[in-house]
Amino acid sequence: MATIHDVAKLAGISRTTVSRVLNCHPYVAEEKKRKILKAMKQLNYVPNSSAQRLRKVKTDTIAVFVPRITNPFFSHLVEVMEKEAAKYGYKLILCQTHYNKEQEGKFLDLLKTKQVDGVILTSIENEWKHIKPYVNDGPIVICNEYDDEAHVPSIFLNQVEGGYLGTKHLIDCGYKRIAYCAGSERRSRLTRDRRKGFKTAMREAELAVDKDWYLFNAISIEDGKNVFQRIKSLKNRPDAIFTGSDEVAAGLLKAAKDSGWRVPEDLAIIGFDNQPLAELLGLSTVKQPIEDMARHTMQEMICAINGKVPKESTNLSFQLIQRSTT
Amino acid sequence: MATIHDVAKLAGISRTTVSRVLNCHPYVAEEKKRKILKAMKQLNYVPNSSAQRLRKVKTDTIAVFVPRITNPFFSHLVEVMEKEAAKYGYKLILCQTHYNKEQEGKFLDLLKTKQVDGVILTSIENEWKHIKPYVNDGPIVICNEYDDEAHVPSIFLNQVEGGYLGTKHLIDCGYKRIAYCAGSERRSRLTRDRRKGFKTAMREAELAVDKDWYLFNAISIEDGKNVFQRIKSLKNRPDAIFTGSDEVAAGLLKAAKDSGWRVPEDLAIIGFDNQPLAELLGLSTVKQPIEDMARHTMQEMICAINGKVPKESTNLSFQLIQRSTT
DNA sequence: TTGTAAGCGTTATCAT
DNA sequence: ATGATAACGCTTACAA
Repeated sequence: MATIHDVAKLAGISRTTVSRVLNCHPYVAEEKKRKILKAMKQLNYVPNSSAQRLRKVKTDTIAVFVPRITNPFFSHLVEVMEKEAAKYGYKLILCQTHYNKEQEGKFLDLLKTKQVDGVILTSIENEWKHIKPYVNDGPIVICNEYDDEAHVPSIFLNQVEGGYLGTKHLIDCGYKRIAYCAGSERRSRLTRDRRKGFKTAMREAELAVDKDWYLFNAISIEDGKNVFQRIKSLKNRPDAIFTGSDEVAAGLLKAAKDSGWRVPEDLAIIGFDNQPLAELLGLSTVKQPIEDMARHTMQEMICAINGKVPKESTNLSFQLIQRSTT
Repeated sequence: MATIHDVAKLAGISRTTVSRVLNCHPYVAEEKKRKILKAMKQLNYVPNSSAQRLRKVKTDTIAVFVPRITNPFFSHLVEVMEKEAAKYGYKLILCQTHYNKEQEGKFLDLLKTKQVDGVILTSIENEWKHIKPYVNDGPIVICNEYDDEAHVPSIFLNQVEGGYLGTKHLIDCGYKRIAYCAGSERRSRLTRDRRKGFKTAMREAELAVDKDWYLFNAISIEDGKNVFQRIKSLKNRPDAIFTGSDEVAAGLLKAAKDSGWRVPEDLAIIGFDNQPLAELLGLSTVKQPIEDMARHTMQEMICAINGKVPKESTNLSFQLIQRSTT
């Protein structure tokens, strides 16, 4: 493989000048520039990026953390991020945490070992105090999730509002016995806030919530099916259910129909995200502006890498989409 | 940031020996090793990976090319690949070609500039002669797609068989007027082969195919809806349709139901892949062993990186899954 | 406008 | 078993 040295020799010019051409420095005589470019082509030269990284302390690479890329919400986020990153010459390293603290920790070391210029977190597994030390090694930007203690750029949605919007819709449709279903609340402020929105809407409408109507730890389609079984087994059944994801809503819908229930007559269902399957199934849902979030996030990240002081937080809005399940 | 030099100084031992500890060389006295480890901890030392890359000519990074990560088929593939790669200490760079030759070309340069140890192609946009030169820069492994001219490790399914299996199922169900719907055939041998399987099955059953029943360039849910409109507008309508993806089948199914058609009575539909939405919609489909493909591919790649001579091709099998649309 | 030379942090070679 | 030294390929003061 040809090096900058070979190019310099062939062109009869110093390495320095070759490097200048490579980096588009001013003050290079046109004629020499041409000669160098010619030599490069002739030798099929490409700069060795490992050497550039070492010298420039810059990788042009960003790590994106997601739980699992097969979750459509996250794959959509990543799709847009990668596209946006590529626009600015950045590459993306995909890091799947599988909802696991240790995995997340290992991937964070990419920052310390200078393998990436920055890290984007779309989900957070560890407590912030464990993540905090890494901010000294490079910028961390949070997208989708948020943490009060994390004073880093955060692009997120006000989930209180999202929870309120979905619940209010069910209430406006006339449902009075509304169940609430979400993922884990252990670590995530996101789900806690969404529930806060739910409660606010219910309180405003002076509707009571049976404690059996709170259903947690539901993330997948399969979980949605299980949630239906739990509802079916209740003596005091809800007439509508708010779910934290379209997957869960889809599983719930499938199981309900398989059991001969009519939706929304026997049970109204609202999802969250507005994924393609929501449209296919005619699922009412709360739409999140995924593309905007992804784009904003990547822009903040690139600003941060370039040392510009970014805004600490950006807040986007939801949109309600009614279909046939409410 | 502490360097190997700092560690050596603090421990009162040479850089060489520190490096030996780092790389688990034999012949390091236990006592010195302890001292070094202690110094590392004390300084919070981590090796600079850029320097290691330059010196070792090894990145521990693999690029994976997909058209778009939001396509569930590809995100599933990538999910398993990333997991498998992480097991062996490799990172994945996500490269979305967006079905674009130039994009693919740009990403291939990652190999030439030594940013990755190898490239996995799950779709191929350029002709092989344009890709071939890159094999000198590092291993290329093909997954899912295949190309007769590409003599590199290829992990794929015999799509002739897949096309045959799905079509035969429709025939066995008693359908006689079967349409065929697929993505672009321009560049991809995959879709050409699948159609070959379709034709074989039809010929064996002595069934004729109206030329209006061949529908191409369908990839997305939206495309599936359009395909339905085209079918609806035909005078000579099919009674069943073979589609090249669950997305297309899903769109078709949705549009058909929205138009008041009964499935499978008015039109039988079979998809391809067995994605989660196939189960949700009760879609019959031809299942591809995605996880096996992904795992095999990553293993072949890691072998290739380590200089082991890999098999040229690996061939896996399909499975038919009947649900309620046939 | 150009070139010389030092150095980025690591590891491999060769002595000892 | 350990250490001195020379690379790896590039960029950047500094000097000219």
